[in-house]
Amino acid sequence: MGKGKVDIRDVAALAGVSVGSASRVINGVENVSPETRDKVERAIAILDYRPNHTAQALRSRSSKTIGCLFTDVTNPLYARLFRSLEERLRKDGYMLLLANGLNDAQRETETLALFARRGMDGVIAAPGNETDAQVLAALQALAMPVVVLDRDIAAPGCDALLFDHAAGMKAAMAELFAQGHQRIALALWRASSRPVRRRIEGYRAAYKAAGLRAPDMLVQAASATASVFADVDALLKRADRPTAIVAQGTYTLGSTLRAIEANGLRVPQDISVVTIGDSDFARDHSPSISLLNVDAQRVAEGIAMLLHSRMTDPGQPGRSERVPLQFTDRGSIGPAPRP
Amino acid sequence: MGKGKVDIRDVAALAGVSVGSASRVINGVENVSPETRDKVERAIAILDYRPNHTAQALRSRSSKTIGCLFTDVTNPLYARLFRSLEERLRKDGYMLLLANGLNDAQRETETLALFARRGMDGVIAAPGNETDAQVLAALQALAMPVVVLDRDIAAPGCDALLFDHAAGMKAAMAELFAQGHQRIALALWRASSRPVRRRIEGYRAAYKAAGLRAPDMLVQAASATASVFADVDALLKRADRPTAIVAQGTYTLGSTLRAIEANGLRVPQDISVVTIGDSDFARDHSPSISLLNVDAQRVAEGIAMLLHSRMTDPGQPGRSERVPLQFTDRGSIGPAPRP
DNA sequence: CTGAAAGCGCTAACAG
DNA sequence: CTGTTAGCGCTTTCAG
Repeated sequence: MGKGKVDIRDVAALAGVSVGSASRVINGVENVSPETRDKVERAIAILDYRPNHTAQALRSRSSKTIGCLFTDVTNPLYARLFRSLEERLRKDGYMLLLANGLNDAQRETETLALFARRGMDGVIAAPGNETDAQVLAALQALAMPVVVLDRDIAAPGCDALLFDHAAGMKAAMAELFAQGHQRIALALWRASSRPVRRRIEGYRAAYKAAGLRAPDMLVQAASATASVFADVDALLKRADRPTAIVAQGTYTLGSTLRAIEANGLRVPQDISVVTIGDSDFARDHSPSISLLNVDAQRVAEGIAMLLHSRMTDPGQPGRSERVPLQFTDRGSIGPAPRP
Repeated sequence: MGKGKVDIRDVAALAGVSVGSASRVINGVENVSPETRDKVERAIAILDYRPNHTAQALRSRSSKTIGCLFTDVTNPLYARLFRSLEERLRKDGYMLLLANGLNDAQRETETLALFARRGMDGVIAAPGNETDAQVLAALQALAMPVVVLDRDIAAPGCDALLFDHAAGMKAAMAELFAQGHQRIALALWRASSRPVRRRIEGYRAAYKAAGLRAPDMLVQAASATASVFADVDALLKRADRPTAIVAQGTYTLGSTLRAIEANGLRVPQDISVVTIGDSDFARDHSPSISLLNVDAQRVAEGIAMLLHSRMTDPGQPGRSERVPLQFTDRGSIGPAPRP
């Protein structure tokens, strides 16, 4: 038979009950007699009835949909997060609307407004720009629960899930210090985004905590996809070249490794390497590159918790949840070479 | 003022017109006098009115939403496609619901049913399994336009957008033949998915078309993320080792390059390399690896076209659109070495 | 060109 | 526990 032609009234009629009772059964409400439930369920089965989600959403004021605004799904981190989020939220009956912000404030503002118009039950946002007034205003204007993802945005009533970059960085540095490394380079890109800022902070804090002076070995690529080959190459040609290097992101890591190779150095005998972020390329490398990254499932769990908590108590003050960065040793680090 | 509190009746009241007229203005219907339009627009601006999308969807039977069922967004190809699709469909006012199939037939079936219940205006599906009866049935059962993405699924009334793997493969092979290569290896993974099948077909067809016998140089990894190091290594140690190799996917390419390196061979002097798929790692490699891949924008354009075409004429027979694989020479191929 | 009225399909009061 | 009824906010006939 045709699609969507059968509605709740047909079900009620066939079951010989009122639409109200049919609705109760469909929604698993408590106060329904077993017989009624049975009759309705039978009718549903016979008619192959599927509730119209749009009508449910309009009437119940709940779309069972979460809007995700990520900078770019093409970034493996967001792709992994999305997958975990979908997995987690699907359990609660939610589906996800996904939109890329692409570092375009206007686009992000529009997207947030659309989420509002579409009555999302919640919004998860990682805008590219943390300070754009329009974006901040759009975020504030949202009436539904909002979780800001790893951005330093203090919007009253907004919850945030933050990655603990600094602590992760310090942990990785501690590993390297323990192996006798003192000249550790850090390669990432030039941006004022929270991840970059926090990692540099952690890097410096680690030196300070170790009672050492941070060397002048910070390399910042022009963009996330730019090469740091030249800068790292120059670093490696110095007399006091680094004995270890921490590289954030696939491109940075790739060009770092090429520079190492070009200088005839071996990993980890001559230089230790740690990467931050996604593991695809890093894991497949030889040797496999030790890694600092975030557990997507844990992030999803944290977001689900924040969302749920605010749904049940909308008035509570903004919370922020922290997820650690995990260090995985995979054989690309070794003792610092003797001078 | 509060969110969503102002509705179309408030607008109509303030504008001094009927709800019907307000609606006409909102929807840009033709037959509206300039004055009415003006009054309504003014009222909208004053009240900061935003139409409730859910109510619009229920009444107009159009959700302005497209459901995407991809195998896994973590796959860079799908991530890129999603981005292009969002970009393209956003122009027409659509937002995208994204779900990962994860090669789980039941999950895919459920997702398609949910798309139906939620009244998607269209569905774009790339199921992991092309032959699962449940999935096929769920696909057929959809009342809205469906575009199957690069899968050999012949569902009556379903349109398909297919990548022309075989032709692309032949083009790449032609490049290699032209440089004198005769022993060309192909490394990919073991799967019966359309992409893998078609590429092997193209590989064999290219040899046939060149009047050559295909050598026994087909390497199939256990999975897309498994290493082909051992197999390629063995191949390279043969007296009649390949002078060129085509590798599909980042992992396959990575382990192929390592095997080449381990055998002391240089690219492209000793061996030429072509990769298929995403370019992230390949582009950053030294030398940059020549590539065979699909233009995501073109794919998005094709899908939008198929969707639009079927929306305007639902009765038309199933169509399939082909998108070529483009070959990009980037310096990892050279003349076949003299024996 | 505009207003009035009738729902889209469903849930949530509210009586009973 | 169940039936009845009133809408959710909007679009779309249908008259005028």
